[in-house]
Formats: sequence, C-alpha cells, structure tokens
Amino acid sequence: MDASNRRIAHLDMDAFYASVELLRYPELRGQPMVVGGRRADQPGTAADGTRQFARLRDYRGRGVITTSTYEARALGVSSGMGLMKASRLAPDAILLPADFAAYRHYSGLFKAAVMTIAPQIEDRGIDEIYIDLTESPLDSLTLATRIKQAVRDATQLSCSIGITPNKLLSKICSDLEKPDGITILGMDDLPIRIWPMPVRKINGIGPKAAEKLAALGITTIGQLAAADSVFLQMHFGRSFGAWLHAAAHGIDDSPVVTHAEPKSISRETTFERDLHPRGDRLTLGEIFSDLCVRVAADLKNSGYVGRTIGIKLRFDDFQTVTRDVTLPAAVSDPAAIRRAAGGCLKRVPLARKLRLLGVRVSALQPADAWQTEEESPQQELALHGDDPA
DNA sequence: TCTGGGGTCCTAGGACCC
DNA sequence: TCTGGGGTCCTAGGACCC
Repeated sequence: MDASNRRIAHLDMDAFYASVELLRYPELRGQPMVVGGRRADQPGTAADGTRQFARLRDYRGRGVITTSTYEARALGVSSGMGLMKASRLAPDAILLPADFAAYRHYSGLFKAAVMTIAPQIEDRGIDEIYIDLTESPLDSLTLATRIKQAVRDATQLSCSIGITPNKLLSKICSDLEKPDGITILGMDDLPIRIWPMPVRKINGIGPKAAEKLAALGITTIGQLAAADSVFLQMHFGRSFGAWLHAAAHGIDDSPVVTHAEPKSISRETTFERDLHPRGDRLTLGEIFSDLCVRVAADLKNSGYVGRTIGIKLRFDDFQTVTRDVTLPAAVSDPAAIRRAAGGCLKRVPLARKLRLLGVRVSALQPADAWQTEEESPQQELALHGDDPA
C-alpha cells in the first residue's frame, strides 16, 4: 500500500457524554455541567415540578470527571480530574451521573450514520472513529461536510473531523477546530500547523514521555522532529525512539482496522472507603464474587471464553499489583473464574488496606458452536461418566 | 482534595524446547 | 559438560488511550 496516497479521517464527537445529557435535559444548555461520579446524584423533582440537579459543591467521595461541557471547561475542569478538586474550581456546576447505556445507544447511531457514507471504519471507543476515505471519489471537504450532517441528522449531535494522509495526523487535526470543526491538512502543512504544538498532542506520548522529553529540552513537535533519531533511540529505546522521530515528521503507516477481536474482558471497582484485608474480609469476598459474576456475564453476552484469569489490586497508597493464571482450557462460568481468581489472590501479600479490586479474563477465544470441553456443563458431566441423562 | 473503569500494547525475565 | 541462539509461552508491571 502506498501510504502517501491515503486519505484518513478522524472523527471525534464533541463533549460526547455531556452532549447526550443535554439532549435529555435541554434546560442545562449553556451551563457548566460535568458527567461523572457514582450512581447517586440522579436529578430529583421539586414540589413545583422543576427538576433539581446536584451541584458539584455537594459532591463527597471518590470519582473523576468523565466529560464536561465547554462552559465547565472554561472554568478549568477537565476530564480525569477528581470531582473534589473540580468542585473547588466550579462549585456551581451541575453534576450528572454517567449513563453508559444511553451513550452506547448514541454511539451506535452516529457510527451507523457515518457507515452510510464511508464504510471503512475503525472503532476507537465510544465517541471516536477513524475512517478510510482513500477510495471515495469525493473531495475531502465534501466528505467531511456530508459525514457531519449525517451524524447530526441521526443524533442531533455535533462532531469534529480531521482529514490527512494518516491516522496520527488526523487525530491531531480533529482537535484543532473543536467543536463542530473540519480540518484538512497535507504533509506540506506540517511545519506551520503541527510543529509548533506541544509533543503531548501526539497520540502515544503521555505524561511520562512528555516529562522525559522536556528534561531533554524537547517540548514542541518541531523540536522532536529536529532531534536526532539515534539520540532519541538512546534515551527511549530502539522501537519507541524511532517511532517518536517518525511521528514528529508526520509519518504513520498504520492501517485503518475495520475489525478486531477483543483481547480481554474485565471488571473492577474502587471502594467508597479503603477496605481492610482481614477486618473487611466478608465485604471483600462479596465484592470479589460479584466481579466474577459480572465478568462471566460479559463473556457470555459477547460470546467468548478465556483461558487466562487475572486479578488486580490497588492498595491505599495507590500501588497496583496484578496476578494471573493460565488454565489448561478456556472457561466462562462464574464458579471457574472465581476459583482461579481466588488462587491468584492467595499469591498477593496483603499488608495494606485496599482501594480497588478487579477481575480480568484474557486469552479469549470465541465460544463457538464447537465448544471446548470445559465450556458446557453437560459435556463436562458426560466426560466424567456421571451424566444422569 | 488525591487519582474511575474499560481497554491495548510493550518490555523483560524465566521456563522450556529445538 | 558447556555454550549459545532462536522461538514460544507465561507472568508482572507500566505507559497510554477513551
């Protein structure tokens, strides 16, 4: 494939969760509002029939912001920020709990709408996609305009689109004119439009890499592009160093992947308060079993079984440990998962209080018509020769 | 005032096999 | 008996993304 001739779009829904909530509560339009926190904070109804919304200032406990309206962002809150911190910045902002079922519904609607115009779509989570437009006869601006209109018709929601020769640049570009924007760039635009930006804008450079680059005097993508590839490989390893250099030069041959099998399915929960391994043993046991039941249900619903069972623990000092075990055959029932996960748990020294517990199943395979031996209880009984049927 | 929940990918060491 | 290279699987941790 000649990568230089591709046309790739990145489409990002604008403040997606918050925008979906505004469809439901239009009276909140124009106000600072954040989505996040726990199950509570559902809007109530006052005696006069007006809806009562929780305010950020009333929030107590753990939790982070998942999305916020642009009005809230103007006050300095951002996604990932702890709600307690956000409540000091924007105490009067409305707080709504996340409703993932609703977001998944609108996610399906906007993806189906895009599909009618450009079918080569790579899923990147609930609110963004890449689209391969290379084969379309239409020009990029026409395509972007039509896709945005289709999304709006299907959802009443706006999105932002970047179109460039690859995913890396398109991802950067979709952010440039947000919200409701279209940005179309070629490789010639790199020095003017991309190089002045901070390295952090590159998808794949996170807080750690950015900090390390800053210590080397590199803060902009242009400075990264000017850095010697061998120098970068010395500091960041062969693979990541070479990638950093290529990325800064806008080079990315990664394809738009239209179908991918899941690699793992997991459930985890952060407790309202830290739990003591012994003092809260019963509570922990219930939570642990419940996680196994939920993972098992997720496996069944998605039609997979898994051979590797793992657990995740986070202590009160935020130190995180994982343990996993690979079984001789894939399983999906809660009892088998609980058994394996319980074995993993025994391998962790429990000296501190816990704040999080998680259960994960990986090494997935489809739970086909051709079931594995252990998958079907009936078959398992038959194998042991004591099937009453 | 600490930091959610669901994922993917990468690295690195050890076991084990050829 | 030692050396060693390559490949795969398993496990643990960490960076990163939405």
